[in-house]
Amino acid sequence: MPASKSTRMESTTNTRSQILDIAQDLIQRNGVNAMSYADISKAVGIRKASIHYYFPSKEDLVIDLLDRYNEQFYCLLDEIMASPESPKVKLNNYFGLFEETLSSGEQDKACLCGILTAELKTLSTPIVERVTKFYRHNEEYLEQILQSGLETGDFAFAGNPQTMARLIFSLMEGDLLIARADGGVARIQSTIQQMMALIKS
Amino acid sequence: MPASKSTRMESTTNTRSQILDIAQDLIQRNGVNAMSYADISKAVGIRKASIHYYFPSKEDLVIDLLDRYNEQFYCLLDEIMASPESPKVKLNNYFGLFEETLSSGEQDKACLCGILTAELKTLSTPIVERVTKFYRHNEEYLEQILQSGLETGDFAFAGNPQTMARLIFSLMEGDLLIARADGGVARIQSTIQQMMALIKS
DNA sequence: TTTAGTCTATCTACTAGTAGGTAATTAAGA
DNA sequence: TCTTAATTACCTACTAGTAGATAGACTAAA
Repeated sequence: MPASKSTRMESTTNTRSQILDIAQDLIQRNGVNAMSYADISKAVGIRKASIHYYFPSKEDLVIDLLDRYNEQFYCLLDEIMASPESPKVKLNNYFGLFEETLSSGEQDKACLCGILTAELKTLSTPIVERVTKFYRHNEEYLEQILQSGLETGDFAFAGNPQTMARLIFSLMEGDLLIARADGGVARIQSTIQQMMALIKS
Repeated sequence: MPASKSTRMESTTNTRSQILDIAQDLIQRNGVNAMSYADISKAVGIRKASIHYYFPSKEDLVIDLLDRYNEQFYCLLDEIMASPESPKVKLNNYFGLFEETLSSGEQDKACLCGILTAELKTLSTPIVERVTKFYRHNEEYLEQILQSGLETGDFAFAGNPQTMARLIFSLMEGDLLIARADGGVARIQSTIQQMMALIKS
């Protein structure tokens, strides 16, 4: 691999990430099984065979997409965790990630992993592993926020932070999916507010 | 429609409902877009073209399936509502419907409408209407249970019963989807328990 | 410095298989 | 004999994926 990138390499990177962008958009809207190379081809403006040049199989594409998506999401999570804000604000910022997903674009995008969850039984092991890793990561971070919130007195609730973290994650994934179909951004906002009210001390 | 059913009619009815059974099973496992007439054909043991005799198009099939599913679900909901039990027990029985879905069969089935929610942007208006009707119905019933629970003192929570009903419904749909992939029946059980703890007085 | 070879990114043209759907036909019961 | 329920045989459109060609940029040797 060369030390310095040529202009050629840059255009490659652009096409590659453009394909990933479009694929992610299509999956978040319609699901993996309703997304085809032909769709991507049309949207990117290259021929179908050229997509196979970058991603030999559809599975390769989805794996690379999930790796990119997870990395990006974990970065946002780390930013929230590293901030000097109170647990209450941190949790609100976490909720914001989900609200932003629905607010973006045509307001019809769900969480990438949320959509894949519904189609999980049609997906290969490497993909399933990455989706479940996403759950675990989210739930661990949430648990940390909840734990420190209990300590600072920001939060007060029955049960343990782990179970509560799982509940909150399930809630956000479910509400994002449903709000997209019925209620929109207003619904997810009021759900977030309600959830905060339930655990605030 | 004849008043008395012939043996032929019975076999018709059987095949028809068998097709619906298999289709429902396949959708709850894999989603609509991963379910084909060929799959149903194999499972039922009739030719692909014979399915078109009962359901001219795939859309017809899904519509009829949703009408049957919703009717059945609303019956179960009515049973719960009509029972002389306390609001707390009623809510627990409502939660039981979701737990049973995951517990049944190979423990890999999600809520039919939950799965369709993820694929909603690929579905026609008549189908979308039926799915959103399912949400509304559930949320209305939940709201009633919560309202009467507040009155009896079974429940105590901040916010209004409507927002709480939506939150609980989103939670159950989300948790059913995720538990199927990670945590199984144990996860949904602990989520239910935790939710009960959050609103119990 | 020219030239020959190599690499990248793309194309056209194709494959085998599957999708939903249709037309014509047949077996059997009322 | 009419109706019902099923069949066979087919169609068109689309699926993921492959083969081979090519234009242009890079590289190394004559």
